Amino acid sequence: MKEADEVRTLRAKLDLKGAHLTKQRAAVFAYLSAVDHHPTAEEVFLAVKRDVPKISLATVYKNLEALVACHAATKLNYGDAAARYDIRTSPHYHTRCLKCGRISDLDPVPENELTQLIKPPEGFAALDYRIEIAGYCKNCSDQKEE
Amino acid sequence: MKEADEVRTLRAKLDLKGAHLTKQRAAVFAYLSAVDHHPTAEEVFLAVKRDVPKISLATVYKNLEALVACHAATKLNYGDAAARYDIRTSPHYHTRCLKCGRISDLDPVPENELTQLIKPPEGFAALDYRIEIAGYCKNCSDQKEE
DNA sequence: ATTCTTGCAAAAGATTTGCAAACAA
DNA sequence: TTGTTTGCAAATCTTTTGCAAGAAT
Repeated sequence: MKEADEVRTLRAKLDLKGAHLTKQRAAVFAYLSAVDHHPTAEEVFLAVKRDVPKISLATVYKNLEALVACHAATKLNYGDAAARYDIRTSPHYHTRCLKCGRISDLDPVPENELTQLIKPPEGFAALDYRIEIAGYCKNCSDQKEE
Repeated sequence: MKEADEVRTLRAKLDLKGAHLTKQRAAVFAYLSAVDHHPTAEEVFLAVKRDVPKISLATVYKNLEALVACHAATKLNYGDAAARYDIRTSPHYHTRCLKCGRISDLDPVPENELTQLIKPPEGFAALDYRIEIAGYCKNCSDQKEE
């Protein structure tokens, strides 16, 4: 999908919630689309500030939540203190490095095999499987702490 | 295992780290053992205060971390803002209710089938699989939000 | 006796909120 | 024009920390 299409899709998703597409919101979305990992709000803030110097951290938070609300992004609360945001909204899973904190994508897992192996108890209405493998990423594997 | 044995086991685990077994620590451990879900530090604090009225929230946090450090409990960061603590230390997985926030245990998943289905990328040193099914628990399924 | 723990208050980090001015539809 | 968003500062929530007094080994 070329960039113009992505923006059109985003605008449509926002429209459904009566939300506007501002310069700040577009910049947050663009950064989330550009990076290959899943940054914290702080990281997004620092990066986006290069394009929109006057943007505030509160605005970044509000925009990240707006993207989540219109299903243009996903919030990842697994793991450490600061939440992370992910531009992908289709089901997929993550690795998390215990040393550097980086969250990356896992190779796809067949949906049906997964739900067959892992079943919720009677009466629990499952909406979302969340899977994370914690460990040491390639870069950190060498210098890992005790 | 009867209660005296549990305390003996706990004491042994603490000893390995040079940690003491105080009245407060025992109460935190006892509460964690007694409940069938996985409470936040705040919940533990409120509950334990009934037995140890002068206990402080900071002490509860310190004790929960001490239990995690000596492998007498596990910390669950999946999901919402406040971490939750789990007396079980062997690998197992959870359900999380999106309405009431309750974290409960999932039926066991065969370890080998799991690692065969879900594999980390080349070079990633996997230490811990974390799996959560988010959805609505039996109690909340009826009155669930839009 | 020595080391660890408690409880308090203050600090820190992440996130949210209230509000008037600015912007998008 | 109307409703949404921005940026700021203050507030909130969870968790951590420093420290003197008290408890466990």
